[in-house]
Amino acid sequence: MGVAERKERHREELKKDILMAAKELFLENGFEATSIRNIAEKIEYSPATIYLYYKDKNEIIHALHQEGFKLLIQHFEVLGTIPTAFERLKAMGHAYIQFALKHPDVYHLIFTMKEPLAHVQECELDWDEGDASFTLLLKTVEACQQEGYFKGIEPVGLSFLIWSTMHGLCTLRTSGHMEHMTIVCQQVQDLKKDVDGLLAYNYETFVKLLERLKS
Amino acid sequence: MGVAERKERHREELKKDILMAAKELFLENGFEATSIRNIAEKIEYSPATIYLYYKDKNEIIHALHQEGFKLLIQHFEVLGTIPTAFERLKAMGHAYIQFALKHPDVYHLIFTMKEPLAHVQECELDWDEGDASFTLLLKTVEACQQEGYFKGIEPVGLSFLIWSTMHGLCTLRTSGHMEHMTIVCQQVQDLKKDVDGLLAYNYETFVKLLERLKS
DNA sequence: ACTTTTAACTAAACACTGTTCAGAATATTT
DNA sequence: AAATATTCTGAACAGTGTTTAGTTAAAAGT
Repeated sequence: MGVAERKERHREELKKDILMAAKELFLENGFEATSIRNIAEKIEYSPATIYLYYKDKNEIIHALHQEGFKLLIQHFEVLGTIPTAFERLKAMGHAYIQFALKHPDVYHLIFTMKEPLAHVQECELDWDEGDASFTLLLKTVEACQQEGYFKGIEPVGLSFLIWSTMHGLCTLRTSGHMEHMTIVCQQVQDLKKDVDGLLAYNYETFVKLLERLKS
Repeated sequence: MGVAERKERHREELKKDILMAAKELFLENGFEATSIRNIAEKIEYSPATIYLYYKDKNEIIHALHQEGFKLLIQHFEVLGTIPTAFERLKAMGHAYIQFALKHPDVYHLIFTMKEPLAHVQECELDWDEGDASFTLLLKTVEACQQEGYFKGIEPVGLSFLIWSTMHGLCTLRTSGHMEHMTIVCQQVQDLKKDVDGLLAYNYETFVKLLERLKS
């Protein structure tokens, strides 16, 4: 009889509802300000119910973590249309920054928080989305080498380094450290009106640097 | 009479005691796990007393923030002995990484947490230590340009970019994202046994990249 | 010396947090 | 209709940052 299936469907539906409520509250009020009790109130259940569907808060974070990565990969979808590898790499960096600026909390969740990745490791889960993103970068870098860029540089190390630079730019931006620099450095103050202008300027500098590595 | 002075001394002493207790607990158990109640217990006072000396937890964080920066600047003291600018820049990067690895919580406090810097801005305080550190980097980059490196690149943007890369490397390391990569990339797995080996390898790649920018 | 004033300190409470568990409510099976 | 299995919740536990009313101790004034 289909009664077990119906119940199973109901269970999965509620599990998704919890995640959606968590996601909305999370994007609305930020991660720090979202509690289990908030989520429970939103779906009109008791806080204890949530623990029947998710082991603990980390499991909810991990689920959101996966969703966040899918969102990042969505931002990379435009890359398929770009013919030359170096232009693709440039667009990838641009998309990465746009993602970090549009969804700072999601960025924080997937790239700076310890808990979600720790959860992946202790539960021996895999991290396909993360691997896929890095592989995409690596393939692009290798394609750039076919175009004459980054000659003689080991591609994995370079990919990691490019990621580090982009990550550094994005986190210094979202943590407010770049905002401080706009006050300090009067020298470049005219180049950028706002903090995102400074970010764009820094990214341009990075691209120029990479362009020099063509020989 | 010196009674007011004595009381003032006593006040300042207790204020320092609070900070020292906070610092110790903080370095011992990490930032997240240190509460006002913990600090109060350590100095054998009531939690409420702490609020007579510090407005709130953010003010304690800010005080520790300043101490943390002094620690970073200490790590840069060796630079004075190094004659050539590019070697100085390399040593600076090395010192930066060593600092981040030795004191991950302090690093987190001064470079990735929002609260301390937000406190600086809302209280209209200045951030001399931070400025001094960036200026040191900028001067080193400019000195490198005198040695023929980074020709035609605007030094402030480049300094910021170098910082971003170093910051990216350090935060990806401390957040556990680099640890994940050691599993993923079998290609470089033989080059580095542990995660700090990978970090060192990535830093070497960065230095090689910078060396190429001499023309 | 005795009272008044001032400063230092604290117990207790407030409004939260994640999490657990015994028991109530509901739905399914016998 | 009774027994069973599932789903859900109220209440509690141990913790968090912070505030306030009230106590204690020290200094100043008379």
